[in-house]
Amino acid sequence: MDERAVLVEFGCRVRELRETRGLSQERLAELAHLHRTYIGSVERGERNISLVNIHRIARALDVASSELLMKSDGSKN
Amino acid sequence: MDERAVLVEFGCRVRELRETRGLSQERLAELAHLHRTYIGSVERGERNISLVNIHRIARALDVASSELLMKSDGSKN
DNA sequence: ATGTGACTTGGAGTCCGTT
DNA sequence: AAACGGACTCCAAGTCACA
Repeated sequence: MDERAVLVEFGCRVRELRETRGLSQERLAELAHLHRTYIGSVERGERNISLVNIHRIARALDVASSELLMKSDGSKN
Repeated sequence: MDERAVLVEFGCRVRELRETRGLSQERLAELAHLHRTYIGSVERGERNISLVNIHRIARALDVASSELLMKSDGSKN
């Protein structure tokens, strides 16, 4: 299933941005008003996250939500 | 609820891109492997769409999924 | 060709833990 | 601090009939 790769890609991007900000999953969860264990599973690409939660995490990381869907290097898709 | 505005914004963006391509909701649904009425409700901002479906629609419209989260004018968020 | 209300069900999302 | 599991609630997914 190629679909799962999208989720893994997204999760990696979140983790990357979170770590560069020196935040724990717990702290990010608070900021995004989401659960601690949920953030973890999202970063591992186990969850098919919905749009409002994408937006919440983006807000917590202080980036545009569109930026969470870009790969690290900014290449296509 | 400010959260719903995100969904409306997203739906408008999809509709915009679909219409500039001269596609019907029905045709877009086929291309994205989704249901006709589902596409409709997404465009109206009634659905909190998840990441894999965002990706499917993006593929069908031949754009990067990150582009579906940008406003028409390309401004912040 | 699209809007809409209603419906079932699988999974999103939470909460309790242990490792 | 993070991964992971079980049990739970509730909402997104997906479909339909009809306007």
